[in-house]
Amino acid sequence: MSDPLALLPGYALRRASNAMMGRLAKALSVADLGIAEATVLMSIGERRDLKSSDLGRILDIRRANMVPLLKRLEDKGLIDRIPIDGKSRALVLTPPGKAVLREVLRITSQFEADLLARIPDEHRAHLLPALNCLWGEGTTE
Amino acid sequence: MSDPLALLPGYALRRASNAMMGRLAKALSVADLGIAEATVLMSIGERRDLKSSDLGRILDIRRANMVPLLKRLEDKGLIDRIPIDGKSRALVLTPPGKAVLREVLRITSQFEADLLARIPDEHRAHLLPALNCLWGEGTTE
DNA sequence: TATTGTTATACTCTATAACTATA
DNA sequence: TATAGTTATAGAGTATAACAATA
Repeated sequence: MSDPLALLPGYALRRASNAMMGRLAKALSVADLGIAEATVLMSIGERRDLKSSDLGRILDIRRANMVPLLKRLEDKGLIDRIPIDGKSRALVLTPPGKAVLREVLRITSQFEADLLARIPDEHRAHLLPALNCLWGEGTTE
Repeated sequence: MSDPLALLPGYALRRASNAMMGRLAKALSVADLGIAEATVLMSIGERRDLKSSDLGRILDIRRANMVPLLKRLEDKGLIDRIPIDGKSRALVLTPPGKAVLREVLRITSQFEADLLARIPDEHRAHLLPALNCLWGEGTTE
């Protein structure tokens, strides 16, 4: 009942991501937030110049899929939209949104610490640079 | 338009997995297979003793979610089910299923090579052991 | 013309609850 | 009682196509 696919880095990447994101989702559920929602709050932060389309490019989420994601956050009263011009609006955090962001930052820093603690010393420093070679320019293409 | 979240290993893990799985999905689409479907074919391989519930445990897929997944493979004529007892059936590859598996193995080995090639020499050997610390026992919990 | 934002739609993956039948 | 398999259902995430309005 073992798993021979564990020798494949791509398979291990998928399993590791699924397992850790499951844990993160559980941790964020106490704030009634999904992972994508929390990521949006963290990306907006103190900024007051971020458009939906900008954020989609940063997070690699398509325009059409930003709509229900931002709508959920707006319905919860966590974000607001400030007109920039007739076509675009800047995403900003509301006061409740900033309070929730502080909780999100607390949860995620705990989560990141737990993640790193699972990795033996000799491998730990290599993980982030290795992972960051797998996305960025040209990987989505 | 940069992404400060890239300093978080958890975020990088999710982005790396999404990016690479997007590439793998695209590569597998020429065989008209999803990633989960391909993983099932690879897991069955030459075995003739694997039950749906066993496979679900290995791949961390719930019983209920195995049903449509296996049904798609069965509808495509790639897997068959051999009664073990009145309650269980063994999953086996059909001859067409074995042919598709060979194509899957070709695609995935190319994919794994591409993945590793993206990582600088000094980090490469650390990736698999680090990732394998993040799933296994207790991570799903 | 290109970009922004939106609607509609569909597929995959995931999760839970409840049911049947067999070990 | 526990396990195997199924059905139904719901929520996310992701993908495409098409449209209106603005830069």
